[in-house]
Amino acid sequence: MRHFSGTLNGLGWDGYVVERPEDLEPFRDWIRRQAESRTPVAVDTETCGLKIYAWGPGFLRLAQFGNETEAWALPIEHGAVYAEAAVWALRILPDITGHNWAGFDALVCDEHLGVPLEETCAKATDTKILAKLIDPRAEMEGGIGQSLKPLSAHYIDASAPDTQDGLKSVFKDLKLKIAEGFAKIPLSHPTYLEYGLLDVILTSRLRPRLERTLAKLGVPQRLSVYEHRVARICAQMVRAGMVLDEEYTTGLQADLSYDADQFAEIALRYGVESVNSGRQVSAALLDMGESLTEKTASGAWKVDKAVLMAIADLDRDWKAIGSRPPNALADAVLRSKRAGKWRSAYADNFLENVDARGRIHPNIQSMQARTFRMSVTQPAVQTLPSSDKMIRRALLADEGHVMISTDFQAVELRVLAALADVKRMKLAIANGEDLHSFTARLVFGEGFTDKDRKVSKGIAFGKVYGGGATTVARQTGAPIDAVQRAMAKYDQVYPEVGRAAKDWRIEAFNNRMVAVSITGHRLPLDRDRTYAVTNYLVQSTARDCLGQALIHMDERGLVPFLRLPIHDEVLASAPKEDAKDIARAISECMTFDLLGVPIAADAEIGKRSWGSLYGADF
DNA sequence: CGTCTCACG
DNA sequence: ACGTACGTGAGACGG
Repeated sequence: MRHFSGTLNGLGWDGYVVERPEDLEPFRDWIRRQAESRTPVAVDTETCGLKIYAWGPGFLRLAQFGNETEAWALPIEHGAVYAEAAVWALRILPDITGHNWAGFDALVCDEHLGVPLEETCAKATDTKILAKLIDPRAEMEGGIGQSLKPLSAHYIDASAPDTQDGLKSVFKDLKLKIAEGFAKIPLSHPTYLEYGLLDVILTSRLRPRLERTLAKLGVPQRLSVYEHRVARICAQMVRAGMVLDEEYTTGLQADLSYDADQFAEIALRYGVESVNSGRQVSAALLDMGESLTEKTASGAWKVDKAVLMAIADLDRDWKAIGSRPPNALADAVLRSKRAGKWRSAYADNFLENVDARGRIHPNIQSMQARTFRMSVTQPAVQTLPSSDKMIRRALLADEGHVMISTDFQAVELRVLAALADVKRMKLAIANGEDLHSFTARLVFGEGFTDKDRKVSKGIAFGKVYGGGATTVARQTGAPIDAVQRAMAKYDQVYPEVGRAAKDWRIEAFNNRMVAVSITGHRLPLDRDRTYAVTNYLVQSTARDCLGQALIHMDERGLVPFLRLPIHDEVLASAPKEDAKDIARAISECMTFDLLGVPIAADAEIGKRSWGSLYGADF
């Protein structure tokens, strides 16, 4: 047995590292005492990296357990006897604490120790969730973030060591890259062990402090319960993952590489060696006699997709417009960049993350954004191209299943109508009208055109985002004066929107620049962008509609069918013969009342691939 | 490592 | 005083 000790904020701590099977006896005694006194015990795992499913056996290296003053580490890597002890401890402890528990460690223990995440999540308190509820901002955004280090420094001891950074410098000394370090550092390394022990001590001490802060701020306990439940449902979706059509993806990878190379070769004829270099592309275009007009923030010529599409005489569907002779370089750059990006960001990423059973497990962060919207990484399947079915075609429902996609109907607008109590909008929703056509009729009159509807839609989003006429005009392509007139009319027609925005800014100002949503989420505003309050409240409440719907689905036993949350949409995989019933049940779970406004959803049943919902045959 | 670009809602 | 488009993840370039 190895012993470590130290002092934090004047309070000492002791850490013990189990080295031999006989060391497990005092470990078990300690766990038993914690269980009997119902003391919360923090649990943490050290692993070979972040790929819980794609790594394979041997991923879990160390498991740590600790209260505020004493910690224990088990060398899982050194034999089944240690893994068995960890499993026993996870099962017997009545109250555990984890930092990002549902987001990581619960999945690790589920996959690599065989302890179901449902079992541990039911008794876990997640300090990352608590911290997020206090202040959702990242460090970059002026908050303290939700990493253990800054939270420890703020709530426990300003001199608490940065265990993550400390480890990284150890990796550097051992001449290991960061990605390799976690897998290759010897389990006996003193810094590795000390920081592993310290993490559970810090997490243990953090929990009561965060809980006290939440109580002081008046954050409702039910909000924390709700977020822990949403996080667990998301973890279940991560564990399920999705089937990857590996054969198709390998072919796709080759096709996209070929396309990227072919078009890069054309670009090279014009002197562009790297199609991703804006500098080279703009220089070559100017050389050809093209005139560029837009500059980037740093003063370089802007050569983004919109600029190049115009020069290449292409419309949104990549079809020739016929308004000018197409520039062959712009065309080649666009096509090479697109193929290259789709290959690396999507096809490569799919294949890098596939597990032994042919599934990918996109990681869902259930409260990532400062508005608590969810995000998905590895791979970022929330952002797959929707204009072309080829990428989504690679992801499949389970064997014998079909894909079901269920979308909320215009959820952000309905949330705005509900939160701001917009009378005419609420009436239109109740009457089942198309909201953008309804607005177009009010703003432009009975004979409104498709173009008018588009402007109305642009204004609707512009209002929610806090945009002005200039931006709406740019986005919709409508003339600025028409947009200005339409926006003025919009304010007359829906006076409650502007009034609510003003009230919300005042409320936030009186609450130390924090807006509070109806569910109790705290939404800090940036001092120079307080207009964003409308967007924050609407986006956050729409996100809570998704969270509420997921809880309804949990109550009805539908979670095993769920695959992904996509902001206003839920993707599911269901047996072909049950698809209709499950699709109906999911829609019902996404149908409820929000402050007198109906929230509703439409389900679409596809074939086996996700791409089938975008026109693919399979 | 900051900036730019591009994919999504 | 006035007006401000919101939120993400990922890859490439270039200093």
